[in-house]
Amino acid sequence: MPKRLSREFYTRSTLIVAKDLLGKYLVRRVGRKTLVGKIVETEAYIGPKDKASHSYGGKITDRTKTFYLKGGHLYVYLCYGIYLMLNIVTEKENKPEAVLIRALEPVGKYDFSKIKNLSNGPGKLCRWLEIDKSFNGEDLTKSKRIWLESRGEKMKKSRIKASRRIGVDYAREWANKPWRFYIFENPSVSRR
DNA sequence: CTCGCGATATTCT
DNA sequence: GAATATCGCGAGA
Repeated sequence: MPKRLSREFYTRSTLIVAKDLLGKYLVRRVGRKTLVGKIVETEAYIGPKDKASHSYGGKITDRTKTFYLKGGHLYVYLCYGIYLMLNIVTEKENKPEAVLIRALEPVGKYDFSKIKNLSNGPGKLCRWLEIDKSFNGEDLTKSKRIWLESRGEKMKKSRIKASRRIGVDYAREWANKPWRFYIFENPSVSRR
């Protein structure tokens, strides 16, 4: 039985949430169709101390203010002028921590060859889900167009791998923190 | 297979 | 004016 994730799920420690999100389902309603994807790759951003995070140093700007909402909201922003990134805010209000959703495994009738390329990267999954900037600040516990749910599957700990984060080399030693989590040998995990 | 690069626009300095 | 939490293409090996 699918069950929408509650506020309590999101307001826990960011590293716990990042790992716990693996194997959960993201549901996106757009018009008459419903897109569903299983989360297979995440990254934790733990500001203000985390140099790789937009909330580094406790900085608040127009772009990053939704980062400071309580857990369960979305932080969506544009990167490289082309791609949107989808983040799930964690922890309590004014604690700017979040989990970047890096890859989903599409659920439904897709060719295997398509599945591999639809949402195996943070920019691509936003395009697939038709996410736009209006999703910034969306509340996942209330929204009618996007939410997360558990389908009662247990994720084996042995399937979860951790690694350094991707694309944040400018953060130097912070880029080496093992804060990227993914499901081992899942074909939808982003390459590298 | 790996590497390098350009696209593109919003944000921040 | 510079930087950017990415992606796909084309060249070379």
